Amino acid sequence: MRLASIEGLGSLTIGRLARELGVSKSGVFAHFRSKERLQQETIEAARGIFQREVLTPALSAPEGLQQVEGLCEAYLSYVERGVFPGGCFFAQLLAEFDAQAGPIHDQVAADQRGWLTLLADQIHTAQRQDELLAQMDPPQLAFELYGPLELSNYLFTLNQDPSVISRARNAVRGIIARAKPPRGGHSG
Amino acid sequence: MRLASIEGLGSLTIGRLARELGVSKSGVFAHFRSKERLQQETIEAARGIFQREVLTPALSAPEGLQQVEGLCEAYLSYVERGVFPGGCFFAQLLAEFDAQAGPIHDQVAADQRGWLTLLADQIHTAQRQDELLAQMDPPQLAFELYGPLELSNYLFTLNQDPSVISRARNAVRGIIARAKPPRGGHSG
DNA sequence: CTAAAAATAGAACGACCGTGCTAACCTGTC
DNA sequence: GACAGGTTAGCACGGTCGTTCTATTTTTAG
Repeated sequence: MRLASIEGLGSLTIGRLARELGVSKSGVFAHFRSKERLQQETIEAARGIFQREVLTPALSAPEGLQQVEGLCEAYLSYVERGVFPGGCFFAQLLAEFDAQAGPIHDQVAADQRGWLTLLADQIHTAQRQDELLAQMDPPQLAFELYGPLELSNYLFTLNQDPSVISRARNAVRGIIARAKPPRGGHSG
Repeated sequence: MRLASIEGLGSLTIGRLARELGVSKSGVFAHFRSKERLQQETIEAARGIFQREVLTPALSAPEGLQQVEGLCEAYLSYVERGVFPGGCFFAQLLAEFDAQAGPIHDQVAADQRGWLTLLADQIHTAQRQDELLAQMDPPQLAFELYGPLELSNYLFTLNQDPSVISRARNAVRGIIARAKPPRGGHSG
């Protein structure tokens, strides 16, 4: 996972992994029986990490607005902490396989749909709970929240500059603030 | 450039290019004299395309707000038209080399800095011309505009779904609208 | 028309790739 | 103590990689 997040899943080869681990190619090969399975199982493992580091913490918050904020903050924290040394594993996968037809492309597409749907669903719930304006379009709002998250992942990985995480937090806060219904006091 | 935008610059090899072109490896090699030069000159060529397709059209607009809008729209149009079949060449480069030290990483970092600086400078100019609120932080605003651009590039390449371009246009429009000073009439 | 230059091809080298064999080991259970 | 299952190693095969050589062809210049 570490290697794939840095150099791409295409660079995760049996020979390369064997060298990295200091074992023979056969030793690695016997565990996965093909390069495709090695890559597939690596994706599976990364999915587990993402679940543990992002989804589970965020989904423990109450549904609605708090979960929307929780998902954004959990993602930013996961990027900031450098859970994968090459940045978000699935952002890497998205950029690597967005234009390459095949099973991995389809999985990436499904993952992205799932992530955006999760955000949109929680936005919809927040609207029903009067935490967000009903006039906002949930998929549009989900897209707008996802933008700074994804961008900060690439830029943070590029420069190790923690200020881009702050910029993303500002952006997310602003988007949510403007989608909130006005509450009694002075407008802002 | 086409091959690199789809499969990554790492997949742009002398042998692969020779096979793709139906010529011998030596034939390709003689033109570039090394794999690194092939990749370097490919980046140079892509820079020319980006200049022609995005920067030049956008920079023909008057400085300030119109150029900010022009840069965003030019980028979205460039993604939408599929100038590179694998999506924006430099977004591909960013994701591929963000975690790999070396000369390409440094060029990518400089390019990103340049792009964000260009946006921030035009935002600053727009502020001086009272087209945008002076209280906004130009680098923060540039980051917020860049988010939907970058995200739409990856998602459009992934799904060929033109609706993500619309979402990005909506996002950009909203960000700019909220950064504008109120003008006489009814607010909205 | 000729001579220099550029482009292309072909073969070879060592390195790495995935994969299939065979053989050794290590760790259990009966 | 034997026997099975899982783990590792070593070797070989055909393929691709970048690169270096040597020809050969095509283009250009004078």
